[in-house]
Amino acid sequence: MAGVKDVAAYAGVSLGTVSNVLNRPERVSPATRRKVEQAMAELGFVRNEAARHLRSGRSRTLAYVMLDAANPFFTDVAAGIEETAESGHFSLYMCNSGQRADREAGYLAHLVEQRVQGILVTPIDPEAPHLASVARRGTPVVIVDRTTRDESLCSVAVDDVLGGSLAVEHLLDRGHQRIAFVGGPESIGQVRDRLVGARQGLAAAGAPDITVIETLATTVREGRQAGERLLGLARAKRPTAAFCANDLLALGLLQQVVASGLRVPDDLAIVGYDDIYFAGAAAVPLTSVRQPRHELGRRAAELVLDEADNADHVHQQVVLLPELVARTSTLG
Amino acid sequence: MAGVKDVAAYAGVSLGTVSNVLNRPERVSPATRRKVEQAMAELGFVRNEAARHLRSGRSRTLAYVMLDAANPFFTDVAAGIEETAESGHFSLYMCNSGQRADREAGYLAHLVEQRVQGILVTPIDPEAPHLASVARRGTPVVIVDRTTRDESLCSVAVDDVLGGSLAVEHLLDRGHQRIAFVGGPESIGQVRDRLVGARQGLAAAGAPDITVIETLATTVREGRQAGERLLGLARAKRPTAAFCANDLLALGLLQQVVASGLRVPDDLAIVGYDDIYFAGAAAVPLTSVRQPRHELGRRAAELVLDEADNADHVHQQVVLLPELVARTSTLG
DNA sequence: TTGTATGCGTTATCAC
DNA sequence: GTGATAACGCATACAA
Repeated sequence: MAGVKDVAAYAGVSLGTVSNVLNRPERVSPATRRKVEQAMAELGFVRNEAARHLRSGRSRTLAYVMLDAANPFFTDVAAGIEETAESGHFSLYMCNSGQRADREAGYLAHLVEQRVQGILVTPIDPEAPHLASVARRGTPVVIVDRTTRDESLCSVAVDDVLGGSLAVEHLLDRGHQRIAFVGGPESIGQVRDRLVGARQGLAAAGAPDITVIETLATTVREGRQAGERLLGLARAKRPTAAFCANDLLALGLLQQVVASGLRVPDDLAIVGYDDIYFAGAAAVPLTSVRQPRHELGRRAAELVLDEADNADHVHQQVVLLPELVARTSTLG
Repeated sequence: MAGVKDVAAYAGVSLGTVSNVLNRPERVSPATRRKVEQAMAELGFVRNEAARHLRSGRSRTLAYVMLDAANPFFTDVAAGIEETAESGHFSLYMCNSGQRADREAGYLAHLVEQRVQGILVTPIDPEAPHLASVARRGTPVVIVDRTTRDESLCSVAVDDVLGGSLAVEHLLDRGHQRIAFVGGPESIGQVRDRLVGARQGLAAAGAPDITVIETLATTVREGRQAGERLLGLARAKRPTAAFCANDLLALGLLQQVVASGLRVPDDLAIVGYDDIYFAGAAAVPLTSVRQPRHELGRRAAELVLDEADNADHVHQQVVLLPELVARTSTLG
């Protein structure tokens, strides 16, 4: 593969001139420049980023290590990151940990070795020490969609407690009093926060406490099973509305309810969380709590870039606000 | 940031020894090895991949330039690629062109400069000359989920004509005779092929021709609009079943049908295409033509790796077979 | 405006 | 088993 040296020889100029054409074209006469460009084209010259980067010390790429590429929520966050990256002339590499700690660690290590400008990550465990240790070794790290107690790291997240209250307040407004919460396990901080918010909303309105249908994961399958349990309750005590910890659960619940011949929202109103694309695309469009996904990504990318080239960067824990999107599943 | 040199100084050994600890640990005595490893830990030493790669000429990463990261179909393909990559100890970088030609070109250029081992790409235009030109410049390229006439490139795709026949045969088996095809624009090769297959299936069975409801894109929104048009037809001539060019269209159609108070499959049976996760998760689980997504990714990754390190690699155009997954939307 | 020389951090080859 | 040294491809400071 042709290098600058080959190009120089082919064009009959010196190596330095070729480099100038590449990096400071204004300093070279139009004639030689054309000659060199011609040579590059004919030889199929491609800059060697490794060498260039070794020399200059820094790369023009950011990376996002996502928790689950199959979850549309994260791809939307990635799109937000990409917007910021692109406007700063950075490329974005996405890596998928797929919820596996070993993969997350592997990618992190690889990216640090690559000396990327910054790493955005939605970690499996936001308190895991290896995150801060990456940052300490010199690669800026920003936690996305999770909070961390570690103040040596920036993070951008959304207020889940508020989101929980919004969901419940909406249901109360629609006249529901017996409300179920579908979600779990409680070891997931976000699930916990959404439930806490829901309870706060109920308490503030003096309504009865929520019925918790705990799930083992936040998946469609678990949503279906929660639906079976919910519909198995005696009619008189069965909740008239369900608030699900995310949209996958809500879609599963919806499926189960429809399969049972009941109607949404007449027999059961449903509120989801995340407002993924498929929430609005469901047969009964789902009311959902929307997180500002693009902004989540954009802010995180801005923080990581700031940390990378602003000497007096201060770490921040940004918290964004969710918003309720009302659709047929609660409005009828 | 500490380099091998610093580690050597700190450990009181020479630079070559540090390198040996890193690359051929068996050649160094346990005692010095521990000393060196200790030094590395204390200094927070991280290999510089750029230098390493410059020296060795090759990197351990693959990249997948995807057409649309928000479409779950492609993230599933990516997961298949990742399986193969991982088992070969490669890292996978995913880039999202988001259907934009400039972004695709930008990522391709960046990746070639990075000298990645191979590039997998689902291109906007599989005949675009820049794809082959990347390959000619020395980075193996494999086209994923598209075919190309260019025989200097490998590709892995799925037989869409067969998929179209499968869908229609299933509907004929269920007793449908008046069938609609929802999809478009016909400029998309895959849409065209699926329609061709559908027509072949009908012709083979001596059934009447298909009613084409052409859409401007393969999105949920367009599916809804197609639904309006379909339901606007006089009852007597209205098709009793619809075959959609992809699942997004099918989900939109389903939404419209349900919103109109009609029932699936009683009033209208629906078959989608791709079998994305949300097809099975829909309120009325969708029958769909499944493409072997993981295998698509795996085979493509295998091809790109073979091209990268097998001197007598021969380019291949692999075509995989789709399969029909029957669910409630046609079975009732 | 163009050419020359040096170094980026690592690996590999060869003496020791 | 260990240490010195050249080379990878490029960018830059400086000399011409």
